[in-house]
Amino acid sequence: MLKLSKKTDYAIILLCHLGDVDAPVSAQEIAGNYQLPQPMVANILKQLGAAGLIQSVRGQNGGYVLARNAESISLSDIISVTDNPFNLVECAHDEELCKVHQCCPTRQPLVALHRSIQRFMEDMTLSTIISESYFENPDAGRTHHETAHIS
Amino acid sequence: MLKLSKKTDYAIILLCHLGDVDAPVSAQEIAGNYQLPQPMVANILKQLGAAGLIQSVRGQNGGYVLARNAESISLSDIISVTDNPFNLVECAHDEELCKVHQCCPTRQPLVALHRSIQRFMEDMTLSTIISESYFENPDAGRTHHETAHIS
DNA sequence: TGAAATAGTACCAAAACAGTACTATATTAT
DNA sequence: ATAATATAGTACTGTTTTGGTACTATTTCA
Repeated sequence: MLKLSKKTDYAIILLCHLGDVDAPVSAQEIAGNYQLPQPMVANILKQLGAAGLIQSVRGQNGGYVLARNAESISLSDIISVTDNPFNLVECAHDEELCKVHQCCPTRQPLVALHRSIQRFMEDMTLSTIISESYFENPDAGRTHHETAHIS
Repeated sequence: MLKLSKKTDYAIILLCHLGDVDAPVSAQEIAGNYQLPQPMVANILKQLGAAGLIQSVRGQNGGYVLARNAESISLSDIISVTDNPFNLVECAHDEELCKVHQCCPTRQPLVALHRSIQRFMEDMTLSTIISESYFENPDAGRTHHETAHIS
């Protein structure tokens, strides 16, 4: 249906929060802060930790911090953890059924769209997301970042 | 999961076929030609017909033809028929939960991505898809169309 | 030693997807 | 006329994905 999963949606929120704080933040704290289901937040943080995007601090007063700086974490990195590997259409790398007849009409244009989205997601870093997130007014927050990769 | 449904995938194939032929083409004919499940093809054609993208010719020797020329049918038109209305994230037009706290970090960047994809799909016409579909070799088929809207 | 936190799974209900089936109606060829 | 072929409309179903929960174990600090 061409939409992001809630997991991805939440993951971005969590990472943005971690990107703003230095001390470890617990799952409970974030869940309460954004009114998200606590067990889900905990699960997503576990996954992000396992993927190496964030580091965990166990024990009391523990929590999570970013494992790298926000500039080096891309939207693509996040999505590849919380969603399945990005494939606009399966046959994009399959080519089985397609080759039966002359040529599958969908391949070329959809692969182009796929690459366009992929590139956008790779160029969109967590730091960009954070810096843009503080402007409620669309005009107030407009920087060179926002339109950098929109054709 | 950020992927297109099979229905959309098939719809593009069907429309490309119709764009290449003048006489009405039946669901059976297309299904056989591309080895797609016949009932599904029939259903999708019905939907495309109801949406006004194609015209139906009933009775023996009947089938479907494009209702407008291929230049005026966009990928966005197709997807809006075969997928739910395109929404990268629900809250893109909701803003309820988001406003509880300062500002939802996801809105700005995801809306930007949304618009980028939307624009690509609006600019990508069926005629472009058809003209690109006949080149198996990525280099051979490269025209100004292919990279027109990739940032 | 107990409270608070992560680690690792395993589980479940609801929704979406992919595909099928059935009845009715229209058109054409014979 | 009527049989064949086609669309029209709609309802149904099994499977997968999604969104969310639960439970046990382990680590750390007060």
